[in-house]
Amino acid sequence: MKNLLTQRPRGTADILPQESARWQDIERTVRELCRLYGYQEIRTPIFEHTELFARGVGETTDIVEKEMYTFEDRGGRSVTLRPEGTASVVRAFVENKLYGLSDVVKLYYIGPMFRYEKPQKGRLRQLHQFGCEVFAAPGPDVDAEVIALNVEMLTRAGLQGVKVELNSVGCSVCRPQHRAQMLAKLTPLKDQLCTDCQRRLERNPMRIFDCKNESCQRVLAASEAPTILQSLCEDCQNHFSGVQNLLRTAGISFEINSHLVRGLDYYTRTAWECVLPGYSSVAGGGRYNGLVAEAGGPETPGIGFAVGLDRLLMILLEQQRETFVRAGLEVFVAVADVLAQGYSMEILQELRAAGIAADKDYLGRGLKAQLKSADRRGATYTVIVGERELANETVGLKNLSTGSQLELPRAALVGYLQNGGDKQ
RNA sequence: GUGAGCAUGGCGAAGUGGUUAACGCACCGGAUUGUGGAUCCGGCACGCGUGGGUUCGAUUCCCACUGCUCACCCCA
Repeated sequence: MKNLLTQRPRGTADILPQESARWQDIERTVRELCRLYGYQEIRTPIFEHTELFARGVGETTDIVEKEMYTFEDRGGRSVTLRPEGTASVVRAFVENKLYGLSDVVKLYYIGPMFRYEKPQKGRLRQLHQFGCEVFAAPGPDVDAEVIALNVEMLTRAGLQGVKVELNSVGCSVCRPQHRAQMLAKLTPLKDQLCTDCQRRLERNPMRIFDCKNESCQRVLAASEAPTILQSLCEDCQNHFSGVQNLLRTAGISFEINSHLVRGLDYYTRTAWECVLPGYSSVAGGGRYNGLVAEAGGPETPGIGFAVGLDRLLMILLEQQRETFVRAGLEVFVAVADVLAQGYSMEILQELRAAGIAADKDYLGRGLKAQLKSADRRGATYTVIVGERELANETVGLKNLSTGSQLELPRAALVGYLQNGGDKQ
């Protein structure tokens, strides 16, 4: 039945007219919010050199190990469809030397990302994210503001019941120490861990905290390996408590989750996720103080987050919290007689020129069918023109909700509608 | 990558080893010639994902393939 011509690629979605209105609505909301918070949009390419993601996101992450859409272009270069936004923004920040423009740079982006995964509910191969990045601001005040923006964005979109989970994953000073402690405690128990965690132990032991496997968590508890929170250096501790205090001041509620480890390697210090009971996370972010330098720029702190828009829209739909009402057609012009065909065209153009959304029937159907169509389109009024109206230079104007109809001079139509129609 | 479930008209959905594959929604047309939303009447799958097999006969049984969905992993 379905062949390659009539079947979209796996894990992609068509956003049909009814849906696209919801997308536009949410995009409008986030753009306005970013304006209020002083962020400006950046648009980066949808694909980059593979090396950027491999190094930026982290060689040991799931994204890089098995989820990238990588291919060779005709010039033999390896390129990859971006799996997330931060690496590209950092690259653009460095390449365009935005660090020279001002002390702090606040950017946002909206667009598609690609991950080669097995699709399921709320998970696509082409997903859409909205994200923010702030460069060159090291203090906890920025962390708190960015988290506040993250929450505010979800709230404004209409989401209810959002919870913030917060953690600190340390820095280049305390993380190596923590890693060493974990290795010391867990290596003797290695064979009791699941195969995934055995690998994690070698490559990124901290992520064992993230394992959902109960037996691994038992082994972890028995090993008395410290959480990263327990191993933070003094600077990281101060930063973390600063973030918490400012969040409290801002009235943002959160929960400390010492097992929260984000799946991307570049995070330092603050890490958080926005979750809803019953769903996987809708947004997540963190600080990345080493990434800009890693990408070849000057030592510059950074912090950012991303929101999964597909998930957000999906949850909104399930929560039925949307108040968005689509603006429909205002006037449908019905032709009662073929002689009035040209006359109707003139009227249609007049209406549109006056900023009134107007449409007509294109199938040469009877008046009855045209009225039916006007009704289905949700038109407020139907303008009816036929032989009579043509001869008298008038139009019939029918209000579709009240059913009342009157005859107007054609020259009076636009003014009448602009003045509120029969509601005036 | 692992596991499970499902595949019937535009959508939802019944169904049986054998005459014309229910029903609902949507859509189209009609109920006196220029009037919608209600009602009534009529129309709308030569076909039941694809390819094989079993059988006198398969949409219904078996196999393979493909696709979709859900879960795990991980994440947005």
